[in-house]
Amino acid sequence: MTPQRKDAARNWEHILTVARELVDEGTPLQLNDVARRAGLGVGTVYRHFPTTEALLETVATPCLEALAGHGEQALTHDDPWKAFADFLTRLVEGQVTDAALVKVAATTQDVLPRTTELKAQILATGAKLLARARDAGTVRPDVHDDDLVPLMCGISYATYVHSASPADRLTTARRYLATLLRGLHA
Amino acid sequence: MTPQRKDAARNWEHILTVARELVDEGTPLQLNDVARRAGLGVGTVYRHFPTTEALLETVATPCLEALAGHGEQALTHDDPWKAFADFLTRLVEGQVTDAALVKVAATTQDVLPRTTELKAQILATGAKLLARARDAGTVRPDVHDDDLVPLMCGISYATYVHSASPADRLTTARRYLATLLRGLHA
DNA sequence: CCTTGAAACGGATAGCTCATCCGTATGTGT
DNA sequence: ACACATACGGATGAGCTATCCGTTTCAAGG
Repeated sequence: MTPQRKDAARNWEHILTVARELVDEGTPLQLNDVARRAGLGVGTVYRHFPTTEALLETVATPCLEALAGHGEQALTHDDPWKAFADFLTRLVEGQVTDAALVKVAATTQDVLPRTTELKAQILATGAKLLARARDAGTVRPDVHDDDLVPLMCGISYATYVHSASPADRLTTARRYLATLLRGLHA
Repeated sequence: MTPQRKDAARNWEHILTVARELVDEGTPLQLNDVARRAGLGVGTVYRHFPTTEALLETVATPCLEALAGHGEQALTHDDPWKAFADFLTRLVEGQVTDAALVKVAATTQDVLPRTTELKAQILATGAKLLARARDAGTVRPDVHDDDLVPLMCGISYATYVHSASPADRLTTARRYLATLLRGLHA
């Protein structure tokens, strides 16, 4: 994954850092922009990350991994409903905290295999948690696996429409999710 | 609104028709593109509609007017909860049916005064319906006026993430809205 | 019907962003 | 120290947006 030569590795990290900064400050990710900010040539950036999406996905990867981890952990909880609800909470909290995640989540076609893998894993975990909660009779039976991602994206989107500052976003997102969960509960 | 000279009026209509087609087929609205499709010079299109947003808002206006009308009508219904729920249903159905509406709805800053006015009117009606339903004890007290637009946008967004074809979208949107309404109901 | 000025038209083109390509520089193994 | 591979930089072309102005069309008054 990380390139061989030392300067290349250094630049790779540097590009990623700058990209993270840009994403965090809400600036739309543009590779020429990244290059300028990093004090590197455009070519260098494009060699490391052929497209904006590739860079974005790489930026989002650690966060996706964390979410996948939380999912695994949630599966070990006793209360099926709590496990399910907690997992969804983690997902929306991630999305409203990290702008990279939103964009990656809404995309169907991924550029990096790693992203595809992680998203599939998270989805699978969500499906398991949902099935468990449904079998326990705590979730309405008409909720399907395919609904989880859209609903999470919907909550995040609603949150972004509602509030500008990240602090407000967390509060709002939790409120909206609470409403949704009431609607999902049997 | 419509220009004086006959050729200008004809072109104005024609541009709007082409724009409507482009929006309906999901193509991103680009003024040069509109010009080519309409068999007009770029300048002509830009004179009638200085920006993409202006054209988009003009395309969306009839639909916004219809929604505003439905809102007025809903206010006359007896059952406060039904009136509220029906209005929200109209809103999401509009958004998932008409791509122009989604874009216009999510934008905070409008280009045309007419759009600003209509959106304000729709929001005001929504607020009244919400207040009425809340006073009747049918809506949870922690739902605020500011939440209506974000929630509607969220539902639409979730719907677009979930399903590609317009037919599927209507079904999905209704399902998601039903879930949300259960969550909002006291 | 003809004239005339205003209104509208068309499209060449300037400005901008994105992405590539290749000559130059730098790191690494012998 | 040499040579080769690897990586770097930025000039540059492709594509898109939006403007500007010379030309054309309309319609009101003679």
